[in-house]
Amino acid sequence: MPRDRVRERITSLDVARRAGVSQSAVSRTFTPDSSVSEKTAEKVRQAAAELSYRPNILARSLITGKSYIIGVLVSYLDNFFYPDALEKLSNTLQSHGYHVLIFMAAQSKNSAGEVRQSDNSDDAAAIEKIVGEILDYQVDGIILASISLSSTLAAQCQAAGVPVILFNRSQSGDYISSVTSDNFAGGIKVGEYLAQTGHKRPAYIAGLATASTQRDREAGFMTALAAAKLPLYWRGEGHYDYDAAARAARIMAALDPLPDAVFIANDHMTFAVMDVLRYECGLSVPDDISVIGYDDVLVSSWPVYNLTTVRQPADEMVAETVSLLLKQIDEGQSDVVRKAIDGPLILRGSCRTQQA
Amino acid sequence: MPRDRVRERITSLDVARRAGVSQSAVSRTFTPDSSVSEKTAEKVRQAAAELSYRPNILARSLITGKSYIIGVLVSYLDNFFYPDALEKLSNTLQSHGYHVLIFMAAQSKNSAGEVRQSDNSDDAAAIEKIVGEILDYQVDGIILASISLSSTLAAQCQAAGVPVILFNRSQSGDYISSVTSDNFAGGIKVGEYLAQTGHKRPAYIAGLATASTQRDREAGFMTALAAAKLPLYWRGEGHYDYDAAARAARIMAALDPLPDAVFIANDHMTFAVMDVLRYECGLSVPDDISVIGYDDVLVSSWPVYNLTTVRQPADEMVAETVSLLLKQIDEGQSDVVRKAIDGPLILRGSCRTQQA
DNA sequence: CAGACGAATGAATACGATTGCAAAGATATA
DNA sequence: TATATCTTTGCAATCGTATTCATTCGTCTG
Repeated sequence: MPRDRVRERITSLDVARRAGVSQSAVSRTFTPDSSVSEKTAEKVRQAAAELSYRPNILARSLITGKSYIIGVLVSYLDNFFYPDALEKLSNTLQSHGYHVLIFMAAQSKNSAGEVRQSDNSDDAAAIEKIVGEILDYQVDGIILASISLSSTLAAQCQAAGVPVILFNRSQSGDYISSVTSDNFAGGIKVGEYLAQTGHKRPAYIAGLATASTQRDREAGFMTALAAAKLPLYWRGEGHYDYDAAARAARIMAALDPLPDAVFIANDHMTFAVMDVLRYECGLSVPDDISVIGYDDVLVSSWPVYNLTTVRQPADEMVAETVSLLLKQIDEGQSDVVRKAIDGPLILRGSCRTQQA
Repeated sequence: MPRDRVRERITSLDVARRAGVSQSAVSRTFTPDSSVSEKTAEKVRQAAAELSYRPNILARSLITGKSYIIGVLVSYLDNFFYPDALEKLSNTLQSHGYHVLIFMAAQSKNSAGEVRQSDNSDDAAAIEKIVGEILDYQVDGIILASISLSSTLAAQCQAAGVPVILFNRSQSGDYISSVTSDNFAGGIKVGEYLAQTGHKRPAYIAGLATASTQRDREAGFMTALAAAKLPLYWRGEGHYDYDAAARAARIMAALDPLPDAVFIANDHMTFAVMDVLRYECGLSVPDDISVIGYDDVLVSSWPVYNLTTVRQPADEMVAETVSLLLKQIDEGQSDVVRKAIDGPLILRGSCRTQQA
């Protein structure tokens, strides 16, 4: 059943004519705190309803300079932390009258399953291109999830008057606000806990080398180990990628003696590690080796993994990100703030709790 | 370091002045297939680069009627199928020059973990409100993921000249295009396979009653069982929700005798069911009971679940959705098409493959 | 009742781009 | 060289709305 009805837009002028008022009156009716009498406003609302008129946000934004669009750039959604964060970000912004224009930094992983490339020059160029596209849409603000920004690009956003906030990543050199969990403190908690529970041969599997989360978690962990006079027994690289983490786990499992504990830089990699340890190597967690992750995504609480992990408080991180962004939008560029929110170590079953 | 630089937009007029040409020339330089000499185009590009000018998409859309924004409404992201689909949708649209404005239909699940309500009047009203917001942004098209649309609302989109496509849901009564997997055929495959592998007491755990995917999968399953003269041994309701599915699984596990197989309407619920069966009831899958799911999300292939399941071919579904939508955008409203893409039954370890 | 003052209204303009139109320039043809 | 044809170019109108400004209306006060 084809319908060739041509798109005939209903404008404020149409409504004005039907209501017998001026176009300005229509505009004012839909603009809060405007000077309209209740009588004309009612007439306008009536006519608008009959024509099912709705103001054109794009036309409005042209003149007000506000689009009520927030650009969100996220690099991947396979780590369950990000869909959850995205959903919360969108909901929170939605409740403030804003909406999310989403951009993916990387093409979906190809079927060959290659390790995620990051931070090479191609990647930086891609980010630059995409941030350009975001700015084209005249967004009121930008949220970058697990992405870093070159200084020149940051300056460009600055110049365009668009506030940028890094979510779950921070950058020391540049003047960009960020919201993260307290990754250093989280790393410390893990190190202290492993020491306290009598582990002797702790291992670590790292995330993406360029990510601040990776660096901070490892630094905290190493600090705590040092304080407990525990040397790091082994270190592997997982690049925040399932397959790469699995490869690291295979190498680790061949060690003799085996580490008695491994801290992995995020839960997503931890799933890979546990899968390899249990199903490829026939090892038991935590009897043969204790495992601790980072994030506390939903799956981590499921009994199949029952993961001891550091929680990233997504709700608070999102709330903080949004409130910070809206503040910067309302007040213009303000001070750079770097918020690190503390998250607890959630004790479950993947880590031995007593001396062996 | 506060920067109070005021947002000073660079317009095509600025570029024109600097390049010593008219504003029209600037516009034409950035409009493909426009009549500009290479010489002036070069001058313009030069000046634009110096000022780091980029055309204002919103202003452009006001006159061209094209925003290059696609509204995507999705109800939840906790089922892993949707983040994956969203990522692919966004990437594909991005490669065609469009971008995704995302809307969440439901607030994030509250901490009480209530069963997802759907299709009550509140919900329909919420959808209506949100579709209104989507239309406010003058989107070029709308994709509804796992969401149904009332006829009046569909008509409203029609009237606004905005093509709508249902993704992973179809609607028989109304004239809306949809792209799904062939859920009926998938259900049949499961039923046939269970019969063929000698299962005698098949059970079914249903998804949301209002979802076409649920109805079609169940109908296919029942058709195959009937053809094999196998009566359905037990039926439960999981509402496409983890906790609800877990409750259903507990009821099922108390049955005596136990079903020897259970088909669950999606993988997300299947995880809950397997968790309950194995970790609460001490049952073994597939030794005590065979389990088959639907979707084949990434986690299903992980060894912890190693799920036999029907694959929804997300790549093809997305490709089809986008090509259909772009076609409708380019050619105006065209015929209603309902595409159902076949997906294979993926045999893994959660279903017994031989006669008991 | 006159005057004053605040609220409500409409006309006109601006936002930043695209595009039809006509004039000008460039190139080709006779 | 004159004429025809095609390409470039700038002017001006336009998209749908917000907002300034001047005007009118209504109400209140002395």
